[in-house]
Amino acid sequence: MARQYTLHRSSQVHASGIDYKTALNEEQYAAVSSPPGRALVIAGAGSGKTRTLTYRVAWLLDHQVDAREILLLTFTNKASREMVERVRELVPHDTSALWAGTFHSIGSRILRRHAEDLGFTKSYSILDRDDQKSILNSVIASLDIDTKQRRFPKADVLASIFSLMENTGVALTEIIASRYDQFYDWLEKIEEVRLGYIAKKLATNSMDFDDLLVLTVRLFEQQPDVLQLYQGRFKHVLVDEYQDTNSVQGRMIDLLAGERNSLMAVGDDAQSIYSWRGADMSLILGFPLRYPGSKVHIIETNYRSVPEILDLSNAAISANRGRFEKDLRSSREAQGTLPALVALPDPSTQAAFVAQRILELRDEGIPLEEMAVLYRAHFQSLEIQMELTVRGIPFAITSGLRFFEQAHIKDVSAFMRFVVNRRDEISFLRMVGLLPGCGPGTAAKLWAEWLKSGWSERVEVPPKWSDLFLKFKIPKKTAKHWEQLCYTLDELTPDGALAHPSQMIFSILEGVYADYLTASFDNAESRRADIEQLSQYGGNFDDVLEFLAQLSLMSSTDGEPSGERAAKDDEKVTLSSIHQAKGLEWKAVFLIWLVNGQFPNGRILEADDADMLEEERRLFYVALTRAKDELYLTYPMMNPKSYTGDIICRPSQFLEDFPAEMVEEWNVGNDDPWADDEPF
DNA sequence: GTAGCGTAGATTTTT
DNA sequence: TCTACGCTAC
Repeated sequence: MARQYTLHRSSQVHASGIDYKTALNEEQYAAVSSPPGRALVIAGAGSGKTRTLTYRVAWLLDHQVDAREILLLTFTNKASREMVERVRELVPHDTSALWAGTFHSIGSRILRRHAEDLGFTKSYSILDRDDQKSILNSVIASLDIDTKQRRFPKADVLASIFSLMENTGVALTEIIASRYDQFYDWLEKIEEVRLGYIAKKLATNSMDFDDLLVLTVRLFEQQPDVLQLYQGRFKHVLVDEYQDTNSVQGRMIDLLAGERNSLMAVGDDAQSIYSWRGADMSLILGFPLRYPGSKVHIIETNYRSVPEILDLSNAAISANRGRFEKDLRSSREAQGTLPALVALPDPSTQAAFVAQRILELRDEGIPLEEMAVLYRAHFQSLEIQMELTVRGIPFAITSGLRFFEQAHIKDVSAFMRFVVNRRDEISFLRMVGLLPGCGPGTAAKLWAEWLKSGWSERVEVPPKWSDLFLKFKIPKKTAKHWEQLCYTLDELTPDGALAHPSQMIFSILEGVYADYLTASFDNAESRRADIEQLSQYGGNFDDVLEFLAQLSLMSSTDGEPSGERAAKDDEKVTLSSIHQAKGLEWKAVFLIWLVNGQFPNGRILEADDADMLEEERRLFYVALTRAKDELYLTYPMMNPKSYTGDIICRPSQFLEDFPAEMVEEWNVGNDDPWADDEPF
């Protein structure tokens, strides 16, 4: 009898040795192996989006694409770091010539090389929100606006308005009319401030975050030869989180892709949650139209969540209208237990429930780092933090406080920024303002004297700072400290050259800043430790420009130096806002404060805007899809400390978007007669 | 002009 | 809870 035998042809062997067909599912493989051209990959939650993108890079390298021809654009620094790391693990190729980073960091890299074409120098400073506010305040002051009679928008609000304008390309009038109606009468003055702000940025050789995108696009549009340079190099452009790109970023991608280059955009329209920052979903929804002949790949197999959780997520998002139809299927077995819906009397009981359940789950074998508590806004985590602290449960929180935005970090970098960019007024004022007896008035006078010296504009290496500065008029009280400052600055530029970043930080700390710390803060010690850590981090850089750019573009949540770093090995529960939880996953997830006015957010309910509510629902969807095995939806029935006076809470309307049978309602009893008492 | 103090006001999400 | 601002005393 003849024996039936099938011969399997060995898959093609690549330099990396990866067998793509085995490593990927069919949907993923189709995207990864797609021929050069335009492709949109719609990758649902938990479907291996990062895997697809990293394997695509590996695939390209395996198919004779030079690493330097690849550009990988991501939304966060963390994402880009992780992807590059994974590619490195995957392939033997040298990937150092590959460009990977956020839109902002890639923009700054390009602008650094061509700054002169736009009226800047390559040592331009990058402004964060705080710096923007200082500039705006000084512009407002110089414009002689009567802010007493009618309320003029605060610098913070103005920054948001201008930013929205830049990122969406919508005219100022329209933005004011639609979102800041109460300032409509100020329109002309606001425009004046805006022009003043732009002028000031140019004068001080500084760019804000938006400029990094806007000016890159302008550079490309005004200088075809520059555009050609980059189009010619980046034959393969890959974009992560495409659903969160805004119109400027979209334009930047279009320009880089040009007529010929390959473009692969990966995203999930259902997870677009950054429209408040200008993200424009129509970019991903309209991709097939904007790139005729493009291929759309849909990846619908979810490897993360059990079917019970995935079904709930699918049901929750289906209330939204503007989206690609897709049907996420779980690859996992049904568990038989449903997500829990837990109503609790008040916020502190909610916290108690979460804490207790965390301990029980740990006893059941789920480690703490596989659990997360998610919420709409950071302040909603307060009771949880207290409760976890009381019970001694360790937790890690990615709070709003960012390492690089803390005052002492910014103080130190002001010194560096000034010696690098001698037109940086903000940094100068900040630096001299640290000296005792030197307030805004004296600082401004010193700046004027500095401008008069002419050295701020001259390109050649300055002589010793001390030679220049010691001639300035200084109040008696400040004289000694001023002298000390001068010698410190001399140390930053030995022989006219820029010192090494960590050396600079050390000089600043020892020269002037240590005294200031002890005099100004009761936690001077820990701040000092932060600065020492910063100095250590500076060791990774030779170039001060590069170091300062990194500082400005990075947030602490990216996992770089943060005070708690040492204790990282400890097992910890994660507390996170939903926005920051995007892309992450845990075995057990608690989603708290599911109350109308909290989530969905009150302002959004007030605005009564269907699109905004849909985005809020996508946020809800993102939260649900973080959970692998266990999901707890909780809400308090009363909120005695409510600012709005709504003491009785209405459960979130999102809970009505799915049938009640998809969750199991838990009735939480109380066996502690003292539980209702206020803590002491 | 500066520094220290008290009060009012506000609390979404981040490169 | 924290921060931004205005007032007052040096």
